[in-house]
Amino acid sequence: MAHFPDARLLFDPEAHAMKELPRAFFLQATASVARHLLGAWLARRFEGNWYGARIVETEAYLGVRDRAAHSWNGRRTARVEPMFRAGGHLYVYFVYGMHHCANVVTRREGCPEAVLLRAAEGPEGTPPKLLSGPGKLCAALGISSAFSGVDLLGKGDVRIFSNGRAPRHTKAGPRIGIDYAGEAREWPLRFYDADSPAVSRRSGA
DNA sequence: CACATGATCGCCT
DNA sequence: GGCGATCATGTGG
Repeated sequence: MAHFPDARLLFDPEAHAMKELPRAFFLQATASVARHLLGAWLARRFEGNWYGARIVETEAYLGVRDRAAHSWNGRRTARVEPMFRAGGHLYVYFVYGMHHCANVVTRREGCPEAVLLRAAEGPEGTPPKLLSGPGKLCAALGISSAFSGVDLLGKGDVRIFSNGRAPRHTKAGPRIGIDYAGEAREWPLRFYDADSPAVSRRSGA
């Protein structure tokens, strides 16, 4: 249960001329945020150093009207509470008794939508599949439920940076692992960088 | 390549 | 009490 980041993900946001994505970005429509998070860097500060990875796969979860979302039908429990906060907060949950999944909350306060971060690429030279899946992504960056609810903006230890570069080829398709969600299971709310080797379940391209 | 399974436990009914 | 926004490993073709 490492709660610390993989040393191979060490990087320097300033050296790469990165800027934090502003609050306004996260207040936009959730599917748009999911699409445009591709290419941004999820970063974690640990003992004074930054560790990060480039986001290459995301999924949008559309709140009360989306059967696949934890906040479906207005469900509001302690676990899901972070989803009701303003865009730019983090929502982390624990599944299958062993994995954590990280989400970026979107839209205004009281509108419980979010973007699941499914896969990322570490800095040059890191193993291609180190963060190829939501559970692996959290494990590699040391993100656990202890971070659920924190603000990504401001002075926290988890932030999202961007150098303004988007993937050459962004593709969309149905979300993974939500066969129980009725017609929502077909909604094309999964976005990924078609050129990335880190994308999970590559077959469906 | 396509399933199938086990691990393991918080969450919600 | 049942199941999940997963993953690694194993089997068979």
